Amino acid sequence: MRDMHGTRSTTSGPFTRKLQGFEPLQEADTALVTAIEAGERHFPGGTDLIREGDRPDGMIVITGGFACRYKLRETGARQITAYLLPGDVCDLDTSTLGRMDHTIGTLSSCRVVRLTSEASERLRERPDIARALRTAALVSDATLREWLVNLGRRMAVERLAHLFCELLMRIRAVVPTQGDSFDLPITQADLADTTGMTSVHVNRSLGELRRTGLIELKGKHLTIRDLPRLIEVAEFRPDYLHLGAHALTPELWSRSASAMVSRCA
Amino acid sequence: MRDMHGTRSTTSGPFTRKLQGFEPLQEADTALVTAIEAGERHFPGGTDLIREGDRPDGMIVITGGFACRYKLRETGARQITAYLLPGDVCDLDTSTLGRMDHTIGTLSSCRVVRLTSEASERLRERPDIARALRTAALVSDATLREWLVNLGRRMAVERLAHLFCELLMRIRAVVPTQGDSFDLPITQADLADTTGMTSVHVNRSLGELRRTGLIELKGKHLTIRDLPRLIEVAEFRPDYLHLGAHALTPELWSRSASAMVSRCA
DNA sequence: CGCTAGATTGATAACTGTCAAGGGCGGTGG
DNA sequence: CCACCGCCCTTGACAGTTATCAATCTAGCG
Repeated sequence: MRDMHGTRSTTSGPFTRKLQGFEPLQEADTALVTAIEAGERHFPGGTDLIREGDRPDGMIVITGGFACRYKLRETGARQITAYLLPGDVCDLDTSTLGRMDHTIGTLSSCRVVRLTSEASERLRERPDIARALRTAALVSDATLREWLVNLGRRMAVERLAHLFCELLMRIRAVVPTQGDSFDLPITQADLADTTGMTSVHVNRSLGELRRTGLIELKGKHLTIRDLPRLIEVAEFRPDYLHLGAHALTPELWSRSASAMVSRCA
Repeated sequence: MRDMHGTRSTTSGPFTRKLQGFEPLQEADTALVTAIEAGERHFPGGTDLIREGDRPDGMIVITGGFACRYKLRETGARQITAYLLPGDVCDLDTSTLGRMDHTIGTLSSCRVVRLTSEASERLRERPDIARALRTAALVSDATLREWLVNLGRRMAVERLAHLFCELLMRIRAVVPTQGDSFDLPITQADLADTTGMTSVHVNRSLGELRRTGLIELKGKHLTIRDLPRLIEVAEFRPDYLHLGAHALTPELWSRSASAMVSRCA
């Protein structure tokens, strides 16, 4: 799992990378987690993996694509309450809670690992992995609170700016990216259901972010043209994500990634 | 802790009651929890118990009054992300996370128990208590998601209606109340910071709820005049709170409470 | 090449915020 | 006991933000 220079190999999957970002893992643990990632299955976008009211158990790991948690109103209005990005894991704690209070579904086509409660139990027997999973859960709580601030106390443009900052940081932490850009395989309607607005208003707000030179978004790829200013607009403080230095300093990533590429070429 | 009729005694505190609502407790556990409640201290309203950036540990239990979690924007805008009502407990998980990402403060004057990490560790050694605490944590997660839906996908009046429904249910679960009413010792500005609106607009929306005969609110006491219709307006589904039958059927409460009173008189 | 989901735009209405002024009520000091 | 003060609630007029409705445009795809 480490190359001849002792650098962390970019061949490890997002789940491995995510956990390592929270807690250094032994070789054995890394092997176990990587083995788990191999069990991924594919689902098209718009698939519900688990529905509100279900009584599933174990856990779900996203290894590719964008998924989300969401709730529907009786009116049909949808509110997305969390993004599940590559490397993200979510417990299906229905052993204690009974039934799901929300649905988990894919936004884009996704690669997903489904673990039985036995398998997730086995994972948690490893102290370091268990600690990493606990941290992941606390971070997703903190993220939820941050989202509440986003919806309650920020304007449309600021909400999108904040979301984009968060996504950039989270994706950088698990996938090598080029500069301040990443694939955003979701629709404007999805963004609307995330930020509590209308797709029309999302469209106009995106237009404003474009016009002011903050972002560029086309063909499901988002490029942040002026990250410092976007962070300023969003009032973004990444602390709540508990990212390691590698995610916060993109240079490290890019450099090691390009080094990888040149080594492989 | 049980009277001669085998009914749960109303003399147990809110924390005891809260945990019992999630998990039946042995006498020994009940005694332990009740003993802990005795260690309460008083704080005036508007006191920050723990500030963003602090590195506290252990946990906090609210035994009286209204407290909350909140975050501030640099503009000074405040977003309340959770209410901490009597019986509510919150972990100060900074053992894993480092520092608080939000502040915990009182809204009204409060009675609070502060537990060291050792004390909370000792609590968690009791399997039933540990399970109850886990459930409580999951419920507060679910509540956070519900709040996100509230801010993202409901109109002002609906937001307040939903909040009032939730508060009624939660308070009923830990304190004997008379009919569909309870003390709401907070200001309209607090409601605004909860629901993502302005205090002015909260005021007008409350007016509408009053005019349509749904509620009555004066002198920090809220009376719900037409609960079925309020639930309808809010589209309130109490499932996420995981309340026992005693909370959902107020009759039980009132009857046992009045029985208590007459016995004591 | 036609189809369809998604993106874009305009006109208008609805909702919510902002600013400013008054009113009520409880607490405190004289 | 009363006057005064401060905090909160209430209200009005107006501005700003966001939703709604409807049409058009675009790009990916069979």
